[in-house]
Parts: sequence; structure tokens; C-alpha cells
Amino acid sequence: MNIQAEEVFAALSHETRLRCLMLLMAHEELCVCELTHVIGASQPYISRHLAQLRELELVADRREGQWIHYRIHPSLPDWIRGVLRETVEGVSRESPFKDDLAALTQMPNRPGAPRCA
Amino acid sequence: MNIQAEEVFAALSHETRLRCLMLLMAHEELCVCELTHVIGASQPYISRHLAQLRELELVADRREGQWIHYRIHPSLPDWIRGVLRETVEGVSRESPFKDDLAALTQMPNRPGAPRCA
DNA sequence: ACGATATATATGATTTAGGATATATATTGC
DNA sequence: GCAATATATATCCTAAATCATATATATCGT
Repeated sequence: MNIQAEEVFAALSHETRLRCLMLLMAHEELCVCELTHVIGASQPYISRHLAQLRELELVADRREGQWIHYRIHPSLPDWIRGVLRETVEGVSRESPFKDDLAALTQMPNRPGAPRCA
Repeated sequence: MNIQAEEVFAALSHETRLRCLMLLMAHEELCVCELTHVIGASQPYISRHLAQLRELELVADRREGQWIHYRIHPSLPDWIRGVLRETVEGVSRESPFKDDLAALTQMPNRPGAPRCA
């Protein structure tokens, strides 16, 4: 089943999902607890939005022990990757995206090595 | 008031609005009757979706006699233009976008000179 | 001024997305 | 096996988007 442009944009049209994607564009892999901490919402709330991104195959997940690491889906179509790249350009200097990037680096007890892009 | 990324993506998440934007990316200026003909929906339906794009300032309009010509907003932020360009790359070979471009050129009695990009 | 064409807006009904909370599952260390 | 941590899913309620239809406005030709 092919990924539908309208569905992609619907996914990007929600602040929480867009914040997750912008963080993942900058950080290769992040676990749910990191995203939850940075965005400052409840765990089920973040998890449900990540599930939507996962079902659309915009992100992929990988379990490592207790943690589930999310990343931009490796086989994302080029044009969608292009859209995300342009969006990073457009929003990464603005709130809340700018602050999210800062909040992540200041998070204590981050699991795994902080692998940054 | 600054244009919000989430609102932009919400606008792009509807097939009708996306089809209008893809057509406008390829054709500089199109009037409502052309878009209505190509998409094959009712005039109020198209007009209402164009109004949403206009309120967001993704498109601009210009009256010329009875016709109102729409175009991609000339002062659209670079990153949004980039998103639209990437999207054209991604979808213009697929239905319904591919067929829309064909249907427009075959439309009889198009008002004004068909100014193509 | 009148009828025809092009376009915009308003209204009411229906569907869909979002949010909060509760609960279920999986893994780890003991 | 049990408690603790990390994550996912289910449920119920509310808010927002969409659609079809009706109607209003603007322009043109006569």
C-alpha cells in the first residue's frame, strides 16, 4: 500500500506530531521517554501520536530492552524527506521547536548514548 | 500574524485543496471555473476550499471581469514554497494529480490566455 | 434595468479527530 | 514470581472539519 500525500500532511498538521518529527530529524533516534520529557505531555498522549506516525510509516521503531527508540523511517520516500527537510528549515528557529532541541540536551538520565546527527 | 506550520499542513491534508495547489504550481494562474471543471466538483465546494487557502495566504486572488484568478501567494515563505515543490515531485505522476493536469489542457472555452508555467 | 454567468457565503447535519483517563503489555532486577 | 519502569491500547466525551444545499453578491451584455 502506497503512502498517501494527504495522510502525510494530516500527520504533520498536529503540533505534537510535528514536534516529534522535527526532533527526530535532528537526533536520529529518540525513545518515548525522551520525547515525553521534552514535549512535557503525558506518556499515553505521546505514545498515541507516535503510533499514528508509525502506522503511516513515517517513523520506525526499535525495541532495546525497556526502551523503544523511534526514528524517521529509513525507507521514507524522497519527496517526504524533502518536505521534512524544508520544514526543519522553516520552523527550527521558532518556538516550540527551538526550545525542544534545547530541552533535550538538558535532559538528565537520558537512556542509551545520545547519538546526535 | 505569522503563518503557522500546522495550519499549512492542515490545508494540504485535504485532497481538493492539494489538487488546487498542485494545479496552481504548474499553471501560474487559474480561475475558479477552471479548477471546478478539472476537479469535477460543485462550484461552492471548490470556492469554499479556495477560501481556506486564501485566508491562510497560501494563495492570492485577482479579479478580472467576471473571473477571479487564483495563484500561489507571491510572498509565500521560502520553506512553504519548498514543501510545495517537493510535493509536486512526489505526486504529479500519480492520480488524481496527473489526470488533473491533462484535464485542464483539454478544457474547452478556458477564459483568458492559458498562461502556463 | 434585466437576465445570465461567475463566485462567495451561510446553514444545518454528519463524520472524524483530539484529549483525558484507565488499563494492559513487555522488560528488568530481585 | 513480584515490584518497578517503559510503553501501548481502549474507552468515553467533546470539539472541529466536512458536505450538500440554498442563497447572496458581483459583473457582463443587452
